[in-house]
Amino acid sequence: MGRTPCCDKANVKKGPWSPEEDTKLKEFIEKYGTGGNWISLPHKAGLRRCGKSCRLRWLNYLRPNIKHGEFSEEEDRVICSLFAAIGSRWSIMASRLPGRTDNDIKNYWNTKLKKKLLGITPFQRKPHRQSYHHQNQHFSPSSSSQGAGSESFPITSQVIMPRSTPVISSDLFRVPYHQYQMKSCSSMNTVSIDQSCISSEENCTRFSNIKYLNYDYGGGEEQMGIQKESKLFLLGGGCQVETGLEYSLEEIKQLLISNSVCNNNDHNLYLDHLIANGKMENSKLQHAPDF
DNA sequence: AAACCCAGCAACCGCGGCTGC
DNA sequence: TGCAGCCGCGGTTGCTGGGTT
Repeated sequence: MGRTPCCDKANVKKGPWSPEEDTKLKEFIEKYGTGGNWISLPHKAGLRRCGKSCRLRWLNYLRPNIKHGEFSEEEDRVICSLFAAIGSRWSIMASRLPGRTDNDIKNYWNTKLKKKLLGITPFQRKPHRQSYHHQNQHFSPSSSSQGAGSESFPITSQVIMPRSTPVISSDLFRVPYHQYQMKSCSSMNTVSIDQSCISSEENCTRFSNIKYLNYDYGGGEEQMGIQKESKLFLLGGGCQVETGLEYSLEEIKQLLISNSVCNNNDHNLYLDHLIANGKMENSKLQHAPDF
């Protein structure tokens, strides 16, 4: 038994897209839209491609206003902050970075940003490599332009849910660390926050309890950039939780390190570390009951 | 000049969730 | 209530090009 394939794999082309295919797909979508059905789209557009492949190509490359190229420092900050707050939720991050795709962010994180933060660099492995010099400028503690000690990333939530840990159960209820609760402003009922509750506003309709957890950048402002002054999380019911949290570069590093070298039991160590350092009030953070 | 190494990135794959029947 | 189809997400793979030996 298995899932039925989404397309006839024998008859679909795989691999890199040709300019002709790109043109066909782009013109078709611009003319007719996706019609809400990616599966039938390639056939209608005259493409021998899987619908998923078309969707990916459109979303990651052909769609208008896609931004390619270097990430700015501001974007770095946003990504780091969000990673510390919500883990590897690339699509949410993408919704916070106009013009960037989840794939882009994911690749950027995996190939560059993570290494910057951890200080794992080609330089260390291969001293002759010069390219590293470049990369290291942004985040190296020795970088004079950045004021290493004071470098910090604003984190906008007290809910910490690193999802991209090596040993992560998909069943949140079995992993105490992955679910914490926040006191609702309007009542004494606790509001469970699990991964399904965090979303961009675009996706908010998917959730029923807490519709969405949204960053507030302070009134209709450009999505880019998490403001240090405005560290709020909005709950769907209009509840605002002010966190006042700000994680240092070191703490984000710690998170990365603990994620990459420890098993999931150790995630609590990071949390404990934050609590111990007064970054997170214990009283505001309650473990969800184990199920 | 050739071989090798490695980083970057596009694309694929499988799974979970949602929706309609 | 169960099933099938589809969408979207995140992890992984594999190709490519640039740098190094």
